[in-house]
Amino acid sequence: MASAPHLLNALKERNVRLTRQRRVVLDALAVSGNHVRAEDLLREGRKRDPNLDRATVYRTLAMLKEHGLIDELDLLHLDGRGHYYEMRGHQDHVHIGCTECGRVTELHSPIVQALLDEVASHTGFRATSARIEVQARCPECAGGNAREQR
Amino acid sequence: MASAPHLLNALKERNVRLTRQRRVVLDALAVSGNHVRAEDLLREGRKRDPNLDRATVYRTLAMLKEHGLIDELDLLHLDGRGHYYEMRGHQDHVHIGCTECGRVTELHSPIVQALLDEVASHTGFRATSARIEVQARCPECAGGNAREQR
DNA sequence: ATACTATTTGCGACAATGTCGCATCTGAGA
DNA sequence: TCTCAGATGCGACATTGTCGCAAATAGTAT
Ligand SMILES: [Zn+2]
Ligand SMILES: [Zn+2]
Ligand SMILES: [Zn+2]
Ligand SMILES: [Zn+2]
Repeated sequence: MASAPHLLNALKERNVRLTRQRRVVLDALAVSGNHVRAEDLLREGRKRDPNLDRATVYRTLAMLKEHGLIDELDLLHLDGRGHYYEMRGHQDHVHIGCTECGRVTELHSPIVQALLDEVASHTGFRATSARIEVQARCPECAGGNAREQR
Repeated sequence: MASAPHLLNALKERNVRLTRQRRVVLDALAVSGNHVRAEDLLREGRKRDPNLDRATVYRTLAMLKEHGLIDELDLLHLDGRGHYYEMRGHQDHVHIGCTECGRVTELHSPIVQALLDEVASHTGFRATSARIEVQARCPECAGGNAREQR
């Protein structure tokens, strides 16, 4: 439990009401890895509160997103039409998805910040977050023609 | 009409069958500005072919995307849950959406290419396209309210 | 021009994902 | 403990996208 102390504290500071259900969703977020779908969170959360409702999960995700505490991705819809969520870390990173095998890799790079600076200086928009999703072929799929499974 | 000669030629070169419906969708794409939703294309396309079907539009979009001729965006879902399409130009660019007024701006920058190079050298993934969507507050919306950033 | 055939289309039924109104419930401060 | 603004559960709904299959058709060959 309390597996997401950072988020819990952030919500307290912002005077967001801490309901049992919200704690459950936060726990589910912490337990699941990155790139979780809403339905996964619902299933995971119901292990702790079997009455947890689909709408509550969506409403909680929307709230967390508004507060900038999670990011929403769709990983280029390489697999289905849903969206994915992950807790926001210290800095934005790049998501790279292979169009053939579906593998997703992350890359942290200072160039991301450089890009945001460029955005600010050229357009005057002050960025609050960035989503960078690169479509690619991974070394395995590009090299041999070995078919991987997903 | 032939309002999208570039796409038409690309399809011919690839021996993709040029049906009446596909021409209609291409025309609709050319007539509509950037950031068009599938349903917009359906409505626009039906002006030319009233029997144009929803499934055909989606199938055509999927085909164009597979050939790398269009990009799919969701503009951070600042407005609804749908996705947007635009013809691919010579190089990828950055989409910047204001979280308050919803205005979307584009930015072309050499840093995008630098980022893709970084991806290649660090991960070995060979990028075929990049989607960069920045969430921000535009100068007008930021002006009135100097509030916390993050 | 006509015939041929692999592809594509329209259609309808369906699945997945997300949203909303409203009655009820509850977290958190007093 | 009391109180009530705000959160939840529920169900009904909307949107967005998908699929199988019979019928139509683009491109090619004759
Ligand atoms: Zn990630
Ligand atoms: Zn999306
Ligand atoms: Zn791969
Ligand atoms: Zn704005």
